[in-house]
Amino acid sequence: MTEPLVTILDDEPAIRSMLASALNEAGFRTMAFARATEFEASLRTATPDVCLVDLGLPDRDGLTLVHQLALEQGAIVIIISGRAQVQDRVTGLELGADDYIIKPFDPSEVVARIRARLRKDKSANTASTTARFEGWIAHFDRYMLENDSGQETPFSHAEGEVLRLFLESPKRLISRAHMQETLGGAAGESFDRAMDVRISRLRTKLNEDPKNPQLIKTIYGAGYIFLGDVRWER
Amino acid sequence: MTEPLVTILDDEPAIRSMLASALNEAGFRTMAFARATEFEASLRTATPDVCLVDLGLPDRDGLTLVHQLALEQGAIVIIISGRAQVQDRVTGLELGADDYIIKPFDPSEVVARIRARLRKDKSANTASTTARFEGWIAHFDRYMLENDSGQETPFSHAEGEVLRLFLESPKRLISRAHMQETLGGAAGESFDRAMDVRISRLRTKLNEDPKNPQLIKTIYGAGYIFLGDVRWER
DNA sequence: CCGAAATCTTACAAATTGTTACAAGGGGCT
DNA sequence: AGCCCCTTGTAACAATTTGTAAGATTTCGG
Repeated sequence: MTEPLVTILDDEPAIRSMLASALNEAGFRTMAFARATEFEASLRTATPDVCLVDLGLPDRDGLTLVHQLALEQGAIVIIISGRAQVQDRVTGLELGADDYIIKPFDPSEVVARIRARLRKDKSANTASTTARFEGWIAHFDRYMLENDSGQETPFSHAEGEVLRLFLESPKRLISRAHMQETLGGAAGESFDRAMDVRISRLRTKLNEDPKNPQLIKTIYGAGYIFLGDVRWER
Repeated sequence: MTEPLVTILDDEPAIRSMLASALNEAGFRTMAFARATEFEASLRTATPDVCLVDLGLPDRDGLTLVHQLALEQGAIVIIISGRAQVQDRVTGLELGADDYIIKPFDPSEVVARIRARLRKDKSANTASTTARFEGWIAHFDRYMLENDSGQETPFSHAEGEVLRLFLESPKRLISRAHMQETLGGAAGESFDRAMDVRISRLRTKLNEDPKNPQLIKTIYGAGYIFLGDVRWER
C-alpha cells in the first residue's frame, strides 16, 4: 500500500510550497494546484485521500467545491482560510469539510490534523495486526509470512493460531495443556499429535533446522518456548 | 437509533452548562462531569459517541485520559483546552484526539465540529452506490465493475451482494454462516456450493489468480477475508 | 550406553473449498 | 408464443487444508 496522497489547492505559491515540503517530510505524497480547474482535471486520474482547499480562490467558489468534494468523493476535506469568523467556520464544516484551519497556520499542526483524520478513517475499517520478529514479519490480516528479503509465504489458519500464541507470549514457557485449551483442542488423546504436526509445519515455514531450532524450542515434558524479540503493530 | 450521546468533562460549571445547552438544542443527548473519576465510572454503563475533554483537570492528567479513550473506546475524542501553543495541539492530536478546540470558543463551532466527525463516521458505514478499491471501481447503481484502465464489465445481482458484503467489511473475517444469513441463504446443505460458486465467479471478474488470490482470501474452516482498502463514494 | 516416554516427521485419509459443466428459470425481443 | 441470452443453482470432480496413524528420532533417567 502506498503513502496517502494529499492535494493542496491554494493560489499563493508560498503556502503551496510550505505545505508541500512539510507534508513530504511527514511521509505523504503531495500534488499542488493554484486553480480549481486544474485540480478538478487531476481528479479524473488521481484519487486523493486528503484535500486541502483554500477558500479564497480566484476562479471558483471554494465552498461549493468543498461541498462537491465531500459529497462525491469520499475524500477527507480540510479547509484552509483567512476568514476567521465563527460563522465562516460553521458553514464550512456544515457544507462537508472535515476540518477548518485558519491562516496563518503552523505546518506541523496541519500534519497532525491530517494524521488524526486518517487514523480514525483507517481504524474504522481495519483490524490489521502485524508482528515483526527476528527478520520475519507476520501479517495476520493477510495470513502471510514475510522473510527478511521481502518474500511472502502464506500460512493457514491453524498455523496462524499457533504462531499468534507464540508471538503473544515470547520467551515464556507455553505448556501443551494451555495450547490445546487456547486452540480449541477437543482434548482428545490423539489431538496431541495434531498439535505436533501444526508446530512441525510452522517450523518448516520458518526455515527452522529440525536438529537445532532457533525460534521454537521444545521443552521436553513441559511445552514450548518461543525465542526472539517480537514487536506488534496493531 | 437514538440521538448520539456526548459527554462533557470540564471542571468549570459555566462551560459545562454552556456546552450542554448548546448540544441539547442541537439534538444531542449529553452527560456532564466535573471530575475524571466520575466520568470514568459512567463509562461502565454508558457508551458515549463523542467525548469532550478539558485538559486542565484537577484530579487527572487529561492527555493520558484522552489517550486511553481514543485507544480503548472507539469514541470520538475532542480536546478543549486553554493552552493555545501549536505544540500542545500537535501532541494532543498525536495522542489520539480527533480535534482540538481552544478556549474561549463558540458553542456553535463545537456543534459543527462534532457534526462533521459524526457525519464522516456514519458515511463510512452507510451503503452507497460506488466504491473504489485497489484500482477497481464498483458501480452498484449500474451493476458495473470498472478496472484501472476504465474498462467496464457487468456483474450480476448475486455477485453484487457478495461484493457489497466484502466491501462493507474489508480486512475482517466474514464467516460462512454470516454470509448465508445476509445473502438469504436457506442454510440448505447444498447452498454451501452455491456460495462457493458465487465467490468463484466474482473472483474471476476481479482477475484473481486462483492459486494466489490477492483480494478475496479463503480461511479454511472459518470464512473469507476481503483485503484491500475501500472507499465509498456518493 | 540402554530403554521407556515424549516428540518429530512422513504418508495417508477425511473434511472443506474451488471449479467446471449443465440444466432450470426469467426477461426481452420479434 | 417462440427464441435467445443471461442469471443462478446443482452436481460432479479437482484441489487444498487439516487431522490421524505409525514409524523414526530425540530426551532423560538409570
